[in-house]
Amino acid sequence: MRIKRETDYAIRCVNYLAMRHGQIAVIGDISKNAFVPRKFLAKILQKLARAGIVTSHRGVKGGFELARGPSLINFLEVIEAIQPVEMNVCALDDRLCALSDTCAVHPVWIEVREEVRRVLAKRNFAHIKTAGAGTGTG
Amino acid sequence: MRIKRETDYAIRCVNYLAMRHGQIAVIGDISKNAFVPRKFLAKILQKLARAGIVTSHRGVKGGFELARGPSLINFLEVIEAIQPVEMNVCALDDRLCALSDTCAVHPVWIEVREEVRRVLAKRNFAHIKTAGAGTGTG
DNA sequence: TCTAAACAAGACTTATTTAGTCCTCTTTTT
DNA sequence: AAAAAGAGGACTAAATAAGTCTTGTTTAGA
Ligand code: SF4
Ligand code: SF4
Repeated sequence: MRIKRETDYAIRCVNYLAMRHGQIAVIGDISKNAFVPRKFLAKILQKLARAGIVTSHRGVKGGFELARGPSLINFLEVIEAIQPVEMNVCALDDRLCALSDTCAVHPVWIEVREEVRRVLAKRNFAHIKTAGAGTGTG
Repeated sequence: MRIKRETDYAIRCVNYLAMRHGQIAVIGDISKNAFVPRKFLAKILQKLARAGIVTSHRGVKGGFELARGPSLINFLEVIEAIQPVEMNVCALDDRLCALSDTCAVHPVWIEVREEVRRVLAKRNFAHIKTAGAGTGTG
């Protein structure tokens, strides 16, 4: 049970943008400082933009910036911009398991998923102490 | 972020054995009632046995039974008998990410992982309401 | 003591997912 | 117009998950 590499990248990226809140950063800059492969990062930023977490600016002088203050962006949002928090398939969507109608375990997974989502929603990007990998200063 | 299919099988299997606590069940029986492919289930039961969750009996009249009462077996144990609860690689083991020494996000994952493990440890097999898939009566 | 019913264990195979790259197009400033 | 950005889809390779196959060991009982 693990987040994807891509999701780790997304969080490091948002964390970096949180540090430089107010400034526009270009992909190459984010890539270097957050240690994320450039081309892959471009894709990730598109997802974050569609999710309303970052704002993109096209053309010369373009780049990305956080759409809101760091304290208003939590881990759950960023994670779910990249991948669903499923825990078990049936907890995301009943219809993904044919047994869900009668399964005795199913309701437990629904509860567990909600609790885990709450755990993730509790952490925001103002909570993170700066300095170190993913912040561009280490 | 999802448990493996194998882990879902393990939980259904333990749940079935919990229903028939006190009796020895043979692989074919568990397979039919918990809807788990027979050969694959054999592997899963080996892992559960090594983890001390079930007891195996070899030879004619052999089979499997729960090693303890259903209320003494929780979700976390069963899951971790099959796969680690990582959340993020670095939360399981620092050394798996070269950045962990300086990473500002790393401590957050450590906390999150512990909280998630606590969520899973809260559920035991006496909590599950019988009847339905994974119980052999549906 | 022989046989059949059970589990043990590891090698193997296939399908799916993850982690990325590549190429072409659009937008925007100068 | 040219150059500097991002958008988006097609594609590839590596890793992991899901499951089978084969062979061996243990045990009850005829
Ligand atoms: S818990 Fe029950 S419903 Fe959910 S996936 Fe497993 S079998 Fe299907
Ligand atoms: S959070 Fe930091 S330490 Fe953990 S995996 Fe991501 S980069 Fe590595």
